[in-house]
Amino acid sequence: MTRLELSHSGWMRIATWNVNSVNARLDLLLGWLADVAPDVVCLQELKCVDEKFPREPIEAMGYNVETHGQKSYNGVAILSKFPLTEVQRGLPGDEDDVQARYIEAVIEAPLPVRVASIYLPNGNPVDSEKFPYKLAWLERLQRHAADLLKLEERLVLAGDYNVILTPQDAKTPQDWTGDALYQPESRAAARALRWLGLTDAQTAVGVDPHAFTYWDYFRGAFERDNGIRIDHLLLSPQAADVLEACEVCRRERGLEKPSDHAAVMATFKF
DNA sequence: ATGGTAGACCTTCTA
Repeated sequence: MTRLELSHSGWMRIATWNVNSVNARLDLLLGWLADVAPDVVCLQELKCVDEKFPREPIEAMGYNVETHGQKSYNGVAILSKFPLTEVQRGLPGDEDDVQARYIEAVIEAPLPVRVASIYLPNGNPVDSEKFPYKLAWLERLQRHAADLLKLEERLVLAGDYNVILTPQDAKTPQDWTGDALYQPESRAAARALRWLGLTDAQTAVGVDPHAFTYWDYFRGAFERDNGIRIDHLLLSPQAADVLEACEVCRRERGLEKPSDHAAVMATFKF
């Protein structure tokens, strides 16, 4: 049986969440997992090495866990109620890249799907070496995405893309002039990735296609909804075919000790 | 127009 054939009918939910330190966010994360119970969760900005990832309490909630951690910065993981196979750590294309920003696995579920958890480089300040690193990383991601699309599987590339694609994806786009997230080069590279044939789940079926996913910690940004939309689930045609819904989990952003990002969750029906 | 907050961690970097 190939990955496209289905032996059951039902639904599956896949979420992405930049938690800004998984240990600082553990109580919030566990509460959200208990309330929402997504089948698959892509986490970004773990800010810890694999040995310090809070594996036990998450496994106790019925999740399989695969991590790609790093001391202090970055770090990504995939949690899944179903077995994970073909785990790949690191984005192909640069042997010298030591930053932990990419992990990929196949979810062996009734609706099989290949999932990647992505933490794209921020790239600020623009006049530093961080900006060309961001652009090179986007190019590498595009090359790898092109390879994955050739498999013609259900594919979900989920994560913090750190790019404000259009003016509608920011409350005050003028404030982002000169920022790496809104540079023409960043936006062009992010568009090129999508032109491969990837569908943004939120834009496709979201209740609000431009609902924000990130708000600054300061100046009461969340209370004024002064946010940006930078967290996405990008779908192959085979995954878009079964997409049913997509929502932003805003509630946790308003609780005690929140991440600066909200989770985004897509529902697939089959 | 600048500085505001948060997290990891060794005093400053990253976001």
